Amino acid sequence: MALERGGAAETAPSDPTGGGKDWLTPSEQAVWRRLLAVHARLMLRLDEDLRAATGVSLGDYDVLVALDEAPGRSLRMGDLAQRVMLSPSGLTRRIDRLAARGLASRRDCPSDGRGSLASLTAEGRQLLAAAAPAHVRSVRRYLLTPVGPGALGDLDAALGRICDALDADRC
Amino acid sequence: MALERGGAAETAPSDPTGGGKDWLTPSEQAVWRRLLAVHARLMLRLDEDLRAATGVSLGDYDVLVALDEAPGRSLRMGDLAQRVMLSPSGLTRRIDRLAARGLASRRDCPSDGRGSLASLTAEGRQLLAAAAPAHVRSVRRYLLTPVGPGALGDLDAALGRICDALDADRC
DNA sequence: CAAGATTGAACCTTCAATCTTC
DNA sequence: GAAGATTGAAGGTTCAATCTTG
Repeated sequence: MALERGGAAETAPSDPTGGGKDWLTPSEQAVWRRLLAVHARLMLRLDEDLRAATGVSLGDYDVLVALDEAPGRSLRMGDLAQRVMLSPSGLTRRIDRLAARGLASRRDCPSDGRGSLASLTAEGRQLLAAAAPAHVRSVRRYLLTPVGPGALGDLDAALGRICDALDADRC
Repeated sequence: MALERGGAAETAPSDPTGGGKDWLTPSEQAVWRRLLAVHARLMLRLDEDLRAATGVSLGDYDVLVALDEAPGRSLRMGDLAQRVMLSPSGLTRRIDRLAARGLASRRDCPSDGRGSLASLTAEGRQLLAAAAPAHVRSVRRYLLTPVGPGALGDLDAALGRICDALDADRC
């Protein structure tokens, strides 16, 4: 059973529970599953390409980019954790690894003795400069170009509406 | 695309490497980042809802659904691993956990002595029946409805083109 | 010797507890 | 006492090695 009601029509059955329809039509189910599969494959490909070219993962790259864009190429641990969607402890350990490889470093926060600042090292900046062009080409080749210039705006709008739906139910 | 026409050129610089453009326009970058963030939030929400309602994760649920749809509610480990996008060892361990909870079980493959069959138990089927309606409603509420019925076809087509691009470069 | 599945080791992430500073 | 960050313990995933069967 699961996601779909057998062989049936493209119209979902009536709603017994009052909140919304209880089943996905075949085409809805197809899109949903395809979304999961394609997203996974896309991320895997970008990660593989990046690792092969630079030795850093997509997640590491995201951290380096965030630091590079920050004023002074430094960010508070908490802010950086949010930006890269990691837990505080998760970021602590990722910065540990990046620091061990010489790509990032730590400084004490001047304004708040409790805080730490993660910073991008010269070596990290160098890696970013070397890796960015190929990575950007990959994003374009596997996502932006296939979606098409005309549909990018539609995609952005849809993403915005999903965001709103998520926010609406947020307690 | 009506996304933006902002300060820096919306047209990417010329291409020094011959493969494609080297930089993302601001609007391209915005869509790309928003995609990452929205996908993460959507999966997190669906996972949280499912865990709260049933105690199983989205990944566990996916395994149970795959088994439920299979003939005899059973699948070879290798086939199931591919279906749910897990490594062979990853699936072995996930089935271990589901079996420990009584939601899945193992049988020897009748046709090939090397193989194992994972099966859905009656208890697993029961959990699925109880969990599916709410989960389906969540998928509809946070994804299908916000995207909109008219745009679903476009989304599916775009996903198909991304798939093709991924396949094209696959060696 | 190849294929299917499992096991051991390593890695990465999170939660809970802790330590320091405000 | 609360906030920011780190550390210990636990959970889950993958790679490499192993075991069994074709």
